[in-house]
Amino acid sequence: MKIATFNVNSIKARLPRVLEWLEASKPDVVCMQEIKCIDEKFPAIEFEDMGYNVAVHGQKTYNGVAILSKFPIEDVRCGLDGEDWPDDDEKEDQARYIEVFTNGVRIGCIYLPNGNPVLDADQQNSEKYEYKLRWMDRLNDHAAELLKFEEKLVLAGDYNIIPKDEDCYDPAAWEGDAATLPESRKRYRTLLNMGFTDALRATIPQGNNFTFWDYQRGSWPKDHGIRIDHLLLSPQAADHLTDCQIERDVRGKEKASDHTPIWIELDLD
DNA sequence: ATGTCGCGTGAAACGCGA
Repeated sequence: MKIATFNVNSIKARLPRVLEWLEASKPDVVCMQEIKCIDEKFPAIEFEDMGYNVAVHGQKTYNGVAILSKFPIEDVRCGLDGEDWPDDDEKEDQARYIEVFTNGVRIGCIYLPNGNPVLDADQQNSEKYEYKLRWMDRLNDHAAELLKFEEKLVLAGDYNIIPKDEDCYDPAAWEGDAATLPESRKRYRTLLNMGFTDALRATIPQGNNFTFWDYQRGSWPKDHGIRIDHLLLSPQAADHLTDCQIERDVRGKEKASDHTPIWIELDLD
């Protein structure tokens, strides 16, 4: 069972690239982030024509997540417990989490808040950074609850976390970024400490294995990338892990997303 | 280089988010 995650940076702008990638890579399940459209505008028919079932948690302009699966989809869940904006009920909740059960595997699709800029004008932690930390606490609470089921569980997506310095081309360039600060890295490590396996590091223990290259500053031709897209596996899922690959070539296409897909293979036979 | 994308607004160029 091949499970991929891909931050597409607008499914409307990316549809031809995504369809050709699906034809070539043939994942059984896809976790998609930053679809940037409401449910009604998601091109479900194009994916259904390729044999996928579709679950969408969309939002206009920003965010939005979806899961495609060649297998029947059950138990769709949208959003995490807890409030996005505990002090302000005027603000709209952000569509950053969708979860399904498919082919015996529970799969959560994550678009974790970016959190930059970290500081506001008064040099205090910004609302965006505080939101990121709060969202990670809510994710960790949910992950802990899911682990109790002792199922095959995969939490895949754009975590906006660079786990270690070796996961970026130049640690100095990312110092002070919300993806590397101790408070956010600590919350990511909490997931590992509760028993999740980082699939990439389980198969390729060290080295530069980037999944994102900024559109700016010629980051792609210079290979100035970072590793922020992760697949985390429960012990029951990790027992079946046979491979994990980053599809670098997708980033080099015309009209590419700034992220590239990463996938795992689970041997369930 | 504040360097590039994509979105929505509103009908072009700008502000926002990443």
